[in-house]
Amino acid sequence: MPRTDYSNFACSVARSLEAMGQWWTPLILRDLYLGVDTFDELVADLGISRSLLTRRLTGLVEDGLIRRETYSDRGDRFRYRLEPAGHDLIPVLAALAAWGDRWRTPEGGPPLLFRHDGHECVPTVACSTCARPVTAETLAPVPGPGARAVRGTAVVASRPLRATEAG
Amino acid sequence: MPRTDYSNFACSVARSLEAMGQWWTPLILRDLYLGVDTFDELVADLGISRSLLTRRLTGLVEDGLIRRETYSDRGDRFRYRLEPAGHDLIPVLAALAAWGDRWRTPEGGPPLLFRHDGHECVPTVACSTCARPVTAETLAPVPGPGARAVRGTAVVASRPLRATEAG
DNA sequence: TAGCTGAGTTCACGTACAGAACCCACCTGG
DNA sequence: CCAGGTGGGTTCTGTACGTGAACTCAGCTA
Repeated sequence: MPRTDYSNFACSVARSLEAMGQWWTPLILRDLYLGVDTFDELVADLGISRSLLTRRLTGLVEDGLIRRETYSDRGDRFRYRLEPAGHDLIPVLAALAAWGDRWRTPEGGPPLLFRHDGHECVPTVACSTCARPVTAETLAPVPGPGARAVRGTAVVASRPLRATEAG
Repeated sequence: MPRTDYSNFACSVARSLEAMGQWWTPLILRDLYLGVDTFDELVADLGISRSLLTRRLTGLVEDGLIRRETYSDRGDRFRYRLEPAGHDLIPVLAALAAWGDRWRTPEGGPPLLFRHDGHECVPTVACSTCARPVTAETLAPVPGPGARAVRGTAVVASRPLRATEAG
């Protein structure tokens, strides 16, 4: 019995996790973003086992998050680069890192900081319309057009959501 | 050889994943946020095995992301509620869901939408200083005070980051 | 020609996950 | 008072997944 496949869940969190929710995958994407992009560099930086790294990289390529690129005309040397879908995941990982900095603060402070257009930047989740930060309290989930009574949104489709109350 | 423990990585993504990166955990937090908060409701909505749900819930309680609360004065009936750290993770999961809506659009459209202060809202990662959305290109990673030459930031501590270049 | 580097593959071992069955306390109906 | 239902688990049994070490192989390099 393999790990439950999320791809038929009517839940966009689940569908995202199907692409990047396995152990190591977010760290691999982070490293590619930072420029650690060859096989042996990834093994050295992460300490991931070589066999598992192979599986993760081929999976990410199949899923369209990254591509494998040949460098060094005269040999079979490869580097892995982010495709647009993988690129678009980086801000989410940055927001996740910010959560880690707040709630799991490492000794000595954050290992990595961000700048944006010349100023300091804490990646924060905000509203696309009014640009103000959103929190669990100010966000109100409502059923969307794809809500169905299957795993993942059974409850969304069938009963009033509780999250709009106090919390 | 258990799954590699991320908690000593000098990487805030890794430290976050140590708390919520296991299979099912983000979906459990999502469901608690939506009000699916008792053991049997979680089993019914997610289709997770009961034994694994037990482990996940006790792990989340130990990690301080949720708490177990008794309801119904006259019996051992429990519901699980988000603690502040878990609460603070919801916007990140919402941003992840928005990624899924963009790149893994389910049939029929998004199963869940968000409203914020009366208007439609796509949870977007933005800069805490200037409030503009950030992308992988506009975000520049720089070593922070906690950067060390261990798993996770070896490269950050020891060589120039590539991500500030073209991308 | 021996060694190094990059990029994997193979293998043995142990853990984690899935699914089903089982357990137990409390309540409810007859 | 006993059967059945509900909530909240635990136990059990396979299988898949992750780890780490050893091995392969091609193309340099000294």
